[in-house]
Amino acid sequence: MRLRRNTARPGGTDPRHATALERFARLLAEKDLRLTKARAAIVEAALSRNGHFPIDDLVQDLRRRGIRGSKATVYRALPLLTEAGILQPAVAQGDARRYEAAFGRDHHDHLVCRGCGKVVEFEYEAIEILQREVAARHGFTLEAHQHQLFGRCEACRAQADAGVAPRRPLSAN
Amino acid sequence: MRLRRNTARPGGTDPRHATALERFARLLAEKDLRLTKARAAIVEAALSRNGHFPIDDLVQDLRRRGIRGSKATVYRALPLLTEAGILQPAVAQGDARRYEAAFGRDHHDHLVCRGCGKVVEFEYEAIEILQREVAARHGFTLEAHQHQLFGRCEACRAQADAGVAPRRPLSAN
DNA sequence: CTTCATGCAAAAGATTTGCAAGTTC
DNA sequence: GAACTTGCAAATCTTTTGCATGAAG
Repeated sequence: MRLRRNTARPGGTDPRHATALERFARLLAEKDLRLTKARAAIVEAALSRNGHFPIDDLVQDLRRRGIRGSKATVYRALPLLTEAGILQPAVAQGDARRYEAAFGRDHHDHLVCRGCGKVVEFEYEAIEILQREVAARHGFTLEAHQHQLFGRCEACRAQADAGVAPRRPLSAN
Repeated sequence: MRLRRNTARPGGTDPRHATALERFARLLAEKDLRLTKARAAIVEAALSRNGHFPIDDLVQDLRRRGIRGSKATVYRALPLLTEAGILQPAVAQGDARRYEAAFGRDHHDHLVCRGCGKVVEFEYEAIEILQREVAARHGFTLEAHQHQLFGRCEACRAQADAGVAPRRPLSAN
């Protein structure tokens, strides 16, 4: 559980974005697909987001940036971004489909409180190592992972002990 | 990675189901809700399923068992089953919303091949222990978890090395 | 220029909700 | 009996598709 570095910069010149775009371009080339303005803008928007986000947020982002983003285009691009390892599906407790950046960030997984919905991010190198071991044992190369722990935070436990029913059953971020 | 015990029985007398029902009843009581036939049947159906399943499968199951199951009723019950810790949301790579039993089964997590969609279940005690440690460190009591590893299986890697584009990009179970 | 990508709008699915009628406590 | 549930159908939301028009290589 070490601290997370933060290399993000405001503009569109984030080196992380550039690298991701390259990677994306490579995937597209392999598939005889084109790196269009729209697709590049989607990568940009995706990497600029923090944490989990619903698909529609990307559509809104594009609109805001002047690109007449179309829902359909975003939906069509998502599987490509995922395959390129730039995005990764993420869900926390029944919410609608969400994604999160999977590239250029340190890994971070989630600990979700079932009582109040609070989400804590964590990183644990030892777990990452064991994951690689599991993958290797099955002949897999590990590319990504998703790991969520569900439980009760201290506050919600105290509340329960006091005989009070917890508030919002589920509404994780 | 030990073997999974299998205590499931065909009929409706599975002791696991009985315990789950009790737990469910307790939750309902707390909330001044009623344990109706429909809700009990949904618990039963949910626990009888193996692995991940789409919501509609539960609806079909009810129909099959003679209960004139209604989609709406199932949808309305799902958050309750989740809160009771009987079901748990599960998604593998962009598929539609799915659930899986979270009660009375040994933990099992998934290793998914991004090339061909193959899914391998795994269990790794060491990881479970570390998870508990992470939760404890943040003051959480761990109730459940979801852990998925994504990568490439041996076959798909060989295929890629041979310069062939992999088949179905994503369609994990 | 040929092929692939985009937008729009329509289609398909998935989930939620209103309400009269049926159940549970 | 009163309060909570259910089913159905209609309303919403989300995601996918068809197709004519606009870019990319």
